[in-house]
Amino acid sequence: MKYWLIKSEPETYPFSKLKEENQTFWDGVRNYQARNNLRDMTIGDLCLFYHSNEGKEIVGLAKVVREAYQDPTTDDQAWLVVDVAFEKEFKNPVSLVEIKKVPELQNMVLVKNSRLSVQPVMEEEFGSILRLSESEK
DNA sequence: GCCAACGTTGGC
DNA sequence: GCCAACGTTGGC
Repeated sequence: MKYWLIKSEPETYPFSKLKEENQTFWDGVRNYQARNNLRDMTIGDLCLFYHSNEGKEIVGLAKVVREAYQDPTTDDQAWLVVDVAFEKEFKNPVSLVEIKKVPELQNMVLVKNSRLSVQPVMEEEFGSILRLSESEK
């Protein structure tokens, strides 16, 4: 089982919409590094759902339910999507500001390369984020 | 709204 | 194949 972080601007596709629809295909990735990460996802992998620009916080979890296939929104063979399903909404969203205060999370791709829209997450990092999401502020 | 960081494009 | 110029993303 692998862990990931996927980013979306709330204006484009907020987590609340995933909750409402229960499942969606993750389209719009137009970056090779991000594409490669999509390709490496397997069914059952968990993704931290991050709101960029507005919010700047991890708001919940999504689960990979279909592995990479041709992006239906383009004919360009280069691009892929995966299907993800709503998994869990965090009781307490974990903000970027909080993450930056945690020493063991300084190596997260989110901190190091904030522009990458689909990124791998270490198991320990994933665990730390979950713990933060459960602790009261 | 600004700008740093990163990725892509295209001239040479 | 190098690198300058440009475009985009996203934190601040």
